[in-house]
Amino acid sequence: MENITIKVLASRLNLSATTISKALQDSHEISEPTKQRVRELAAALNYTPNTYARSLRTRKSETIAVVLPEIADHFFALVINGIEAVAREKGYHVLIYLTHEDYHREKEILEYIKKGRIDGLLISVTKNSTATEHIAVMEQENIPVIFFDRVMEQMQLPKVVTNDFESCYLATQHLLDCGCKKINVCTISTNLEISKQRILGYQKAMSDHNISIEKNQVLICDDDAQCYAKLYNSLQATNRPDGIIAIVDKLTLPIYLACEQLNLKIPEDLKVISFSNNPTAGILNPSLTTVSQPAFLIGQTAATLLLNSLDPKNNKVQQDITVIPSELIIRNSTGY
Amino acid sequence: MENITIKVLASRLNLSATTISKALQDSHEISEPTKQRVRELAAALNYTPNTYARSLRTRKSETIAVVLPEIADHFFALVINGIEAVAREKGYHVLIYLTHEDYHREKEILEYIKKGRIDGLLISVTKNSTATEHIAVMEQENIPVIFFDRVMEQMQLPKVVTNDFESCYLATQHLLDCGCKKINVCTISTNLEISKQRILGYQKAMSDHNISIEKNQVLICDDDAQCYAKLYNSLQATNRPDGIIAIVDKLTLPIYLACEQLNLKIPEDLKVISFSNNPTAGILNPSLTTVSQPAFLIGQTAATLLLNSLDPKNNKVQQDITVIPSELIIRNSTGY
DNA sequence: ATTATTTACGTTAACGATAAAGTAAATAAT
DNA sequence: ATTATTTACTTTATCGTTAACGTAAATAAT
Repeated sequence: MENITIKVLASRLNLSATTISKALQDSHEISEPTKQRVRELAAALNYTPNTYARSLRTRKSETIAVVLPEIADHFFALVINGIEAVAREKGYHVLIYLTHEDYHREKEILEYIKKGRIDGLLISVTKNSTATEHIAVMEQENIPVIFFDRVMEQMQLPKVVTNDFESCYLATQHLLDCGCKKINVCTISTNLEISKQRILGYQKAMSDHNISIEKNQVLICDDDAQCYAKLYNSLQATNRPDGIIAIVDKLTLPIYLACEQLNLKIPEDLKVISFSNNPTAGILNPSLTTVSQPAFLIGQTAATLLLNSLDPKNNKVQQDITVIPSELIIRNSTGY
Repeated sequence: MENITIKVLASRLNLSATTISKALQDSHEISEPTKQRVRELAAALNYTPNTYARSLRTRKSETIAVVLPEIADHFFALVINGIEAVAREKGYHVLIYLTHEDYHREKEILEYIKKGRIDGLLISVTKNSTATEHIAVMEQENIPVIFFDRVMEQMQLPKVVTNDFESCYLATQHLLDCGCKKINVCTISTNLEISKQRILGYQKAMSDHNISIEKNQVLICDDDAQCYAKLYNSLQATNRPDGIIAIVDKLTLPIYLACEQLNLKIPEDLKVISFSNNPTAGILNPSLTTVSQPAFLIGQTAATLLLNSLDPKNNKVQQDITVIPSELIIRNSTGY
């Protein structure tokens, strides 16, 4: 079957290729009757422009990339939903790359996509990302970058985040209100800005209540394999906490499992709050009090910012931070 | 900053563009010393080939598309994980498109990507997809298509699925073994092949035990808004079931919520099994017996089949069905 | 010693589109 | 009536790469 290109349309209509191109772009340079004829033939022959030829010429690909640690996590899945919704509406395509928390992989991916393939990048870095050069490279290639959730605060780029400090402050406050005397916090990293902010919020709430914190009350589960054991140990100790905050969703499961194993009752023996967007939070045993992050909105916002910055009409690059607040949803894991 | 193209390398090294191209592709036509020089300069100038120029010429994009109903669903998220893993390993890029169960959108998406943009397509159709033309179009454009999970059985294309019939047979069997007398099944569609197969498995198990099924024992929750109400009604009826099978994960939540509302105890009053990959199944109240689908493996397998079919070395197009079995994981929602 | 083959490149054209610049005819301005 | 402008196109060049074909020199074959 013959490949339908702009040239085929041109020769069939006795017009030049350029005229076809302009007609299909509804250029004012082309008369209405001609546009009609072109559109009709294009439809009849089921013509679709060749993406690559167009992108080569225009240096635009109408494609953005999303680089993020994980997709099998409700938070990130919802973010992608938000991104995809905006992208589709504006006619953009979305490439997905997963880092699986591997900084080296993140670097590789950016190297891999920097040239020509994408018009813009949305990224949530790995918990091990400290260097910034691999992201700076994107700027050199004139590819706008926007951070979401896991940002690199030292980079002067737009960021879309939730109110990490404040929401963890409120979570801690809630545990204290529920009568907790000793609250631990459990994180996957001390490097990530979101972790730092959430831990700071926790610390501030504690100090505002004149409660001192020991070092080991911030439990660092940066190694998946040892995470359960660490939690188990901290919960079986004689000086175990009576409240715990998991600053990411994936820590919920080991906490619940450890409690079951240790015969600790939630919320009687231990009150639990997780940063989580998992819809099953409400039917856990017991139902889980969560800090619910505006994941969809974060995705939508980040994508909108990016696509706006790609639109030549509004080229004002905003380097500011957009903060979208999280919501504390109180359920049974922190009392009744 | 000057754009580093193959021509720049050529002029700096006093070679032709073609030689550079061949050298970078490690062609046997180029001498080793020349290759060295080319590679060194390319590295020094941080040269990356322009994707679009290359794709235009070679008619390959090293990009595949994944079209699926939803991403905020652990099953699909894991499938994507599997796909992405294989794609990265083989140097392919992955575009994601979400249909949100909208057939019209699915059609639009395929129209949108059919020309040149992708080398192959992995698709899991919406619950409303019955027409096949939009997928047949892909074949006309010589884009290989592979179905995963939600297949169109009437199309002669490779499919990767789990053992839907059998696993639902076994789930039903398990409920019967646990003493259930009246088992309902709850589905999101009667159109989807996976639904049909699962329901058939259920029906076969029932008839093998000489238990007749009334029509309303197959509950069709094809409308999200009415799903909860439908489930609630069926569970409050005097002739309510004592066992229920949810053939997709998203039905778990309304079932649990309805039981809570109606004060029905799981598993005493109602035994529940869901097709689910949600890791929280183990910490639900009570923990949920699941048919756990090999989601990651399905993704991996589908991607591997697709990428193999794109490799000119093995152009044998396999049109067969690959079946990867699910696993019944017994937990507390079906007894102890 | 002559011809055939291989090696290591180069030249030209093309992938399919669009940008930039050009042009003939029609219309408007003076 | 002459010049300026607008309309509706066309011509040419180019995006960056690679396929197809060409070729001079070196090597091998006869």
